Amino acid sequence: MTSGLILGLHAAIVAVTGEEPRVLTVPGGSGVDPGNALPFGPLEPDRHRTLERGLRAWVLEQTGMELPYVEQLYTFGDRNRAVTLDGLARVIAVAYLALVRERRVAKGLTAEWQGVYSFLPWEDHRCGEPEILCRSIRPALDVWVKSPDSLDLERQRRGRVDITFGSGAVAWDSERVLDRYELLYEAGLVAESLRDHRALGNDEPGVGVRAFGAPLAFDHRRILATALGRLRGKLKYRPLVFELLPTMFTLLRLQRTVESLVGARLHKQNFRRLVERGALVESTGQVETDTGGRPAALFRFRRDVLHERPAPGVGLPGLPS
Amino acid sequence: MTSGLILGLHAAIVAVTGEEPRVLTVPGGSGVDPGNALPFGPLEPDRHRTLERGLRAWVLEQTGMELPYVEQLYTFGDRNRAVTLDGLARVIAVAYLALVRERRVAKGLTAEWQGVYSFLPWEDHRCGEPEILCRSIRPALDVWVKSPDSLDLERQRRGRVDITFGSGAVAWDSERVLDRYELLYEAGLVAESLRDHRALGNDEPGVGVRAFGAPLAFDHRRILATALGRLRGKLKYRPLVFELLPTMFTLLRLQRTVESLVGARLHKQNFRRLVERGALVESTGQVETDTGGRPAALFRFRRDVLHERPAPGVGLPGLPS
DNA sequence: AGTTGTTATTCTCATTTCTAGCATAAACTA
DNA sequence: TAGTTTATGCTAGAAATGAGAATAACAACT
Repeated sequence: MTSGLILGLHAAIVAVTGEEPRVLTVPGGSGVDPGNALPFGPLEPDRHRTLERGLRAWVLEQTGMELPYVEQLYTFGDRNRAVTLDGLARVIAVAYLALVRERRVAKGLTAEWQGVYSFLPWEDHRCGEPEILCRSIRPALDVWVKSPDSLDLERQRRGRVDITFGSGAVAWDSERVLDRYELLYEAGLVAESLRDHRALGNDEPGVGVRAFGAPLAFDHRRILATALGRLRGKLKYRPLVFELLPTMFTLLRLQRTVESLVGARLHKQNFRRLVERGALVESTGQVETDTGGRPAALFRFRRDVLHERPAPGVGLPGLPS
Repeated sequence: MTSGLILGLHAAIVAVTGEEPRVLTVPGGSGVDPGNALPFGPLEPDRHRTLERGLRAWVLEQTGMELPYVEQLYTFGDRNRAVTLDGLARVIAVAYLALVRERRVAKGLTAEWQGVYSFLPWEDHRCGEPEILCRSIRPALDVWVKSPDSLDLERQRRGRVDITFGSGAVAWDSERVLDRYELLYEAGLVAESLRDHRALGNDEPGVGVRAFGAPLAFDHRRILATALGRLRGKLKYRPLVFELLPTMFTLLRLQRTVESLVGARLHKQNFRRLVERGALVESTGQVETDTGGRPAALFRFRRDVLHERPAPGVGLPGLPS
């Protein structure tokens, strides 16, 4: 029989409040890894009938949160990534994405909501390209590209940077969240890569190396990046946003929620047309009065669409850069 | 420490020959489960640095096949699905999709190429809705829908059948391969559900129950369904087909290959326009002469596109039903 | 009451991209 | 020359996209 094998269940639980996507974190990984972590726990074969049930059980225990929408993301199993809990056993991580409406965390529990973009600050392009990207990250990547003596490797790296982060010729692709994080990891520009580097007994990296964004324990930031990328992609062809909104909402709020996740502004009129054409929502007679101007009509999600068309979604009209 | 946990690595290796998608199978699962299985083997933590390497190692050993393109599909972990190799340990399955150009299997190895649609015969709609679907499966599903006394449950089942298999109102969605298999499993219309039913010590199901499509060991047919669904979806926005074609091919062959996977016919002129507009291929000066008519021009995949645009793909113009 | 500012909602218009079919030319075989 | 198959052209209509202008409903202030 193969020796120790632990299967960890990890959850990126996402909500949107105040036009800002948030993720639920718990205090660091049992002393080994300080800072924040995503809620997680090992699969207990006797207790958990399915992986998803195991995940729900851990999340409920750690955060008091029930998860209405859960989706499996990816299974990570590299040996050298992620500090193991236990020196001997091999740790496999099954990552999940969960969507909830933000609620206050129950008393006595230490879970906390934090902004997704504090961990991935280069991903928010709602007000144009963020400062940190053009001022710090791009220059740092340029250094990384040029560092080796092999001209071939340099060209290869240049190409990778261009497709993941965009360039004059290539557009920024909002879905490549994981590619970007992996590239930064490889380039030694996130705290986790330094941590893992050290854990493997390698020498210290050169001085002046910068680490962007707040770190997370284990490879939880990789999981968060996977989650955001998947969410951005799926938003376009599945009505997922409504898991994040209250039962009644204005169209502007719907749009702002999508925008916050996609990390880009959208064209208002065209966005509305898409929503209406897809018949995704229906008007409740009510209005929201505290808008400061004309009251906004309140809508609700038409749950029937799930049974009508095969793959309805929101669709993204985009906006000129 | 949690007791026995085994992580199985399973591969759905797909190729297309003669306008027919095929999958590589090996003889049944070590006596427990007769018939065919997908290549698989347990992760050996000491030997395999990553999950994907473990998979490649097992596939190479069992089929002599190197895998140029591999993609993780899903991790299955239900307790009651899939006969365990070992009565005690909990078995988790990580499933992969691999794409190759079909090659003869090396001497001395027992692997074999089999038609994908022999396992999922209801998925091939290239010549209209297949006989087995309208003659046998739909009627059997209608029986399943009506069986219980609860009117509410009946309506619910009707709805599920309609969205997964299509109906007068709802179109057939080629990507819902897994949904369809799962529904058939639940309705007791595939051999595997009877097998698992018995394994759990339940009584025999009623007579006259039919099992559609050839079965596979464990839950390998579920994995195959996941693979086909993912492949059909991804084909539309990523240039995956070229992994299945020789370096030079005619446009018609490209189209036929896509059609065989999607399980539907496509509009020729529009398909070509999409390929050209996407600049996915470039002409080699050469032609294929043995067509029986006018020689067909040979093209090759422009590998540059992977570096140019973020998400190029083939796109499916569709055809009226 | 009238004006100003803010936000919501509806209309309009040109442009581009799909659809789905018809027709025709080109290159070869028998 | 007839038959087969590839390859190209064309087009009318439908649908989707992108961007702008006009209008409606309120709050607050003069």
